[in-house]
Amino acid sequence: MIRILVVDDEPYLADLVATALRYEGFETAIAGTGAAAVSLAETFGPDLIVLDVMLPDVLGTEVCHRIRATGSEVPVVFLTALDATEDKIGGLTVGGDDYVTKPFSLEELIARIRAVLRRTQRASTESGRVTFADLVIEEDAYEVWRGGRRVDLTPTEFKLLRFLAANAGKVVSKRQILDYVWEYDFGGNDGVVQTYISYLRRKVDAFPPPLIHTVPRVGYVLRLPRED
Amino acid sequence: MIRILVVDDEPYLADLVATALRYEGFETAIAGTGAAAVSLAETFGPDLIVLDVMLPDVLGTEVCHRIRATGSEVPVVFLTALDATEDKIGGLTVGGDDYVTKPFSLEELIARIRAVLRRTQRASTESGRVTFADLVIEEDAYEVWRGGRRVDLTPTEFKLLRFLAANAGKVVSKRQILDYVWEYDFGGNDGVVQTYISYLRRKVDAFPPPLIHTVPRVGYVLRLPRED
DNA sequence: TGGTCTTTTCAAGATCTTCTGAGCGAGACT
DNA sequence: AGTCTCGCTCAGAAGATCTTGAAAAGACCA
Repeated sequence: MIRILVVDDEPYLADLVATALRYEGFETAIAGTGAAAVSLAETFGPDLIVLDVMLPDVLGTEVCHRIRATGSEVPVVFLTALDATEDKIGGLTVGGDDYVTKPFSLEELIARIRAVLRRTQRASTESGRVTFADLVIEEDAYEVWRGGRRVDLTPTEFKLLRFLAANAGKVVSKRQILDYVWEYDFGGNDGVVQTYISYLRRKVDAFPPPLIHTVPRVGYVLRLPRED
Repeated sequence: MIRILVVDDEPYLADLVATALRYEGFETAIAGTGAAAVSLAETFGPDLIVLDVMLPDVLGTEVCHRIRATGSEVPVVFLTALDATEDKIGGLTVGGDDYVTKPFSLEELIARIRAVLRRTQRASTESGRVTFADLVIEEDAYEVWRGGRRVDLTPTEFKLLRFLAANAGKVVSKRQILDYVWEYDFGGNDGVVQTYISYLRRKVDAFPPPLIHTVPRVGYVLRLPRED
C-alpha cells in the first residue's frame, strides 16, 4: 500500500488531508513540526510527502532538504500560501515535485499527488487518462473528449467532472462535491454545485446517452443510463 | 540508465539540479567537495559530471584533472560564475566538455547536458532536433523553422519554445515555465511569461494554424488546434 | 562611449470564469 | 386545485486573468 506523510502544523487541516487520503486507499502518517517530519520520513518510509512550507520550527524547503540529505528521493507536494509563490518557493515545481496553493480543494490535491506518483513510480500502470464509456479525461492535457468530440471545460468544470469520473457508479452528495471540488474554506452554499452540474450536462451530455444522473435527495452519479 | 554526478558545495543548488535530472530520467549522485567528487567519480561511475568550478577545497579544474588522471574520459559540464573570464574557462571545454554560467536556467543546463551526451555517446539515437507539426527546433544551431520558413528568436524566446515543445500536448503552468526557463534565482513575477508568450505567438504563430494555446487559469500548451 | 538588441515592468482593455439569485417546472402532500 | 419543496436553467455582476503596446532598464558589441 502506498504511504503518504502529511506535514502541517494546523491539526484540522492535516487531519482533513490525511482522512481524505486514507479514503483514497493510501496509508497515512501526520507530522506537526519539521523535526517530526524528518524523523517520520525515516521511520515511516513514505512514498510521498505532503509538506506545508510554513512550519513552526523549520521552513518546509529546509525539511525537504534534510530529508533528501539522508539519501531519500521521496517526492514532495508542497502546500504554500498564495502570496508565498512570489519569492519563497522558487524551483519547487522542479523534478518530480509539485506544489498546491492554500486554500486548495482536496480533489485538486489528490489529483496532483496521483500525477506525481505516476511520474515517479514508473512501474505504475496508471496513465494520466481516465475513461468512462465514451468519455475520456486527459489529465495532463486538461482535455476532455466525448465520443471522439472535444469538450471545452473551465477549470472548475474539469475538476467536477474528474471527481464524478473518479467515483463513477457511486452517488456523491452535493455536500461531498462541495467538500472535495471546492476549496476547503469555501463559504458559499451548494447552489453552485447545481449550476456547475448544469454546465457540465450542457457540454458533456450534449449528445446521448446522458452520463450525469441526478439521484433525488441524495446527489449525482456518473453512469450509463439503465434500461428500464 | 545514464548516471550523472552533480558537484556543488551549495546544497540547495546541488539538490535542485539533481532533482531536475532525476525527473529527466537520469540517475544522480551528489558531492559537496572536490575530494568527494574524485571519490564518487570512481565508485559511482558517472556518464557525465556537472562540476562547479568554485569548490571549498579544490578548484573544479583540478578536480577534473585528477579524475582524468585516473584514465577516465567522462565528459564534464562546468558551472562557473558569470565574471569568470574566458581565459579561466577557455581551456575547460576541450573535447566533449561544455560550461554553463551561474545563474543558469534548468532548461538550459539540461539542454547542454543532452548536447554533450549526444556528442560523446555516439550510440545515442537522439538527435538535436525537436519537431512538432510543421515546427522544427534545431537545438545545436539555435534555429527554429515554421513551415519551412526560418523564425528568428531571442535566447529567452528560444528556451521558452523549446520547453513548450518538450512538453507538447501537456499543459504547463506559468510557474513551471518560470522554474525551468528562467534562471533559478529569478525573483520577478510571472507577468514576463505572458509577455514572452505574446512574443512567441507573433513570431511562431504568424501563420496558421496556431500552435501555442492558452488554457485560462491553468497555463499554456503547444498543440494543434482542436477540430470542432 | 554610444547604439542596438534584449529583457522586464506596467497598465488599459478585452476576455473568461465564478458565483448568486430569481424564475420555472415537476412531483408530493393537503 | 392550491401549496410546498426540490432541482434545473439562465442572466448578469463581480472578479480574476490574459493580451498587447509602450517604455524603462539592462546587456552586449563595436
